[in-house]
Amino acid sequence: MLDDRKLAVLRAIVEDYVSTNEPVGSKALAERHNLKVSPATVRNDMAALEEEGYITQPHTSAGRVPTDKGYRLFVDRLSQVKPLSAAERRAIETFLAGAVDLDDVVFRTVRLLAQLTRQVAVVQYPTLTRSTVRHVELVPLNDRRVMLVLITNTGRVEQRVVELPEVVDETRVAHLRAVLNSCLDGCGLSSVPELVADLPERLAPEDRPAAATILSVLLETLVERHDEKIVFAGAANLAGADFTTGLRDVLEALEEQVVLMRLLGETSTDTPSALTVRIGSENPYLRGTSIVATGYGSGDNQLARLGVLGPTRMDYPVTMGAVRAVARYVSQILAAS
Amino acid sequence: MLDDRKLAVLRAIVEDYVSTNEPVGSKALAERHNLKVSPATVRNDMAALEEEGYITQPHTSAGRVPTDKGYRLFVDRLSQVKPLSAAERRAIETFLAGAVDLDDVVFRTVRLLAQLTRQVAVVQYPTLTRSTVRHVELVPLNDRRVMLVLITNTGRVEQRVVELPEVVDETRVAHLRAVLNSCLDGCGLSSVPELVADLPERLAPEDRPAAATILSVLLETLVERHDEKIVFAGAANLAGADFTTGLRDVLEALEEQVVLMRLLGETSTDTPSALTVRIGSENPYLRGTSIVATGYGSGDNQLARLGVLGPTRMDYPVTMGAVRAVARYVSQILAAS
DNA sequence: GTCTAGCACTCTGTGTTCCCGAGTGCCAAG
DNA sequence: CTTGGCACTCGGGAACACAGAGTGCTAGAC
Repeated sequence: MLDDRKLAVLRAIVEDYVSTNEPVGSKALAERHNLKVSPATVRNDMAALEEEGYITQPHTSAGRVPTDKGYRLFVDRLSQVKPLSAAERRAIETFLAGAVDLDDVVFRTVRLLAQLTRQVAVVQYPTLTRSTVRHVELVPLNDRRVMLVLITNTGRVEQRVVELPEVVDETRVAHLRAVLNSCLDGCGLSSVPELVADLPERLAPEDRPAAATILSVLLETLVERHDEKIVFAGAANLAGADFTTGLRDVLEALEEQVVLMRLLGETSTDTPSALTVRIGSENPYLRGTSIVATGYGSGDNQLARLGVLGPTRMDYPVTMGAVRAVARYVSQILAAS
Repeated sequence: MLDDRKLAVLRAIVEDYVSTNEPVGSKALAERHNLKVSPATVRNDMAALEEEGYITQPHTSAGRVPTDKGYRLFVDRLSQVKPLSAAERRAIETFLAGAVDLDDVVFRTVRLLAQLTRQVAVVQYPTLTRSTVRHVELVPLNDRRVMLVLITNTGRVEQRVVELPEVVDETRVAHLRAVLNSCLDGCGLSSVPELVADLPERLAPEDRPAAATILSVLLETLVERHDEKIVFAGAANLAGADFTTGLRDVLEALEEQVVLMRLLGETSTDTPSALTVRIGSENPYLRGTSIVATGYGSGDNQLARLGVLGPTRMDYPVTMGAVRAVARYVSQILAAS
């Protein structure tokens, strides 16, 4: 049904429409891409493509525009990811290498991705549940309060103030710290709950009330942060683009952690390191937008996801190239630290 | 030159224009606000106000619109801050009280302020330089690396990985930690640099190389973070409003920490707890916007600033009320923790 | 059978004109 | 000083025409 020339026509339509933002007609197509056929032939092919639902015309006497289905075919079969230039790769490397801590890595990554793609970039913080405990620290604040600081192997730090049920002195705190660390050090965070359950038995009776309080806070921290933090950048890039769904909705979704989470999460597949693309209506929440995302993290240890969000009419090959490259570099940086 | 009635006319123009977003004419004015004079009289007053530069007309045959100077007079002399309703105050209180740590306080505050004012809210993180060291923690990562964690009395945590010039064992680290803490505990962060300068003398010679590295990182952390982090929320509220300067510029400024910093910082006066308002062109960076800001923090210990940014045409009394109230509550919360 | 050229048709977007109405400034009278 | 009256201005919307791009269809060429 769709011979090679028809596919070439579809590809040409997508490319032209992406670059000009105007419905593309048969004449311009036949000229600009050397298809070696006349506009009339192109028109016949276009009619066929429209019949199949790959393109559509906004008005009777206008050119054609790709549909979501058309973009899908383009992404799947007609395009290949465009690698970044050497200069761009070097810029990424040096920019990310300058990061001083995890927050900074995430911040730089999201800014970088936004600038590179000229879209809105979204980065999820590395998942706690897949990381392991590197250290638990208890800092006495006064005689009934300690600050609990949890440090993970990804360099992440979580902190909570814990109100103790009884007065504890410095030595008791030091003792608790030692016990906690010996039990938890190196554990995956997901296995902490079980450990916590039988931890009290190993403690001296007088330690138990304080320990129980601390452990419950620790658990709470883990559970609560399970739905991970997510950041975005590049909202200014939305200013030019026009969304069918309205700019306001997009901005609202960006600030709503939960929605953003879903948008990024839904793209997750069984091979998390693969690039996933959701186009327009394929997207459950924000219909008018497309999302290009991928997991990051070294090898089999996938930490979280990152990607960009933009109008359906975006340059997929370039965007995919940038997302993939940034994911690789940030994985590398995180593995090294 | 400006008698009471002219001021009343100006106030009426501002109020009407803010609520309708349309140039307001003499007839409508005379009717809606019971000025007890005829439209013709109002016209004379308007002519005088325009002569003085308080109002202007977009086109020859249109109504009047306040100028920046007009808004300024309105804010300074014609309006009074509108307090929040009891329900709103309760909502603020319960929402902020639920925060679990400093990040959460800031995050909730900025979201709250955005929702309350239907503008873009901006909150600066509490300033490090005004807080004091509560604890310095060194966590061994491997034999040449430690994580430096700095905890302040405001509950803020800063972290850095430090690469040491030599191999250090656990006991050495513990020793360094003890020394650092005894020196720095309770110090204002601004006085740290001097302390750091003569600290090496108090150390055993074998500690000096490692200590020097750690201290330099500590200093770096303080200096670098001196220009503070700043967050915003409510960008979706910009979608409706129209800015003379273009939506894109505003979004860009919001993501540019430095610019945002300046915008908020420039509003700072000798009495930081006072509400400051910068209207349109008074604002050095983003001309088309107004900023309502205030300091927060308990009493004389001002921690940082927060505020909202919106179109010049905003409801100043309501916005000012919201900013003031939120600043008070967040100060309260921070003082308690 | 597939491609091409020609032709009539259908739109949208743009430029023009026209007119209404809101709003103003000014003047003379109360 | 205030007010009613009046002529004037100008923006914005409606009606209209028109050019141009693009299409679908059909008949002929390879």
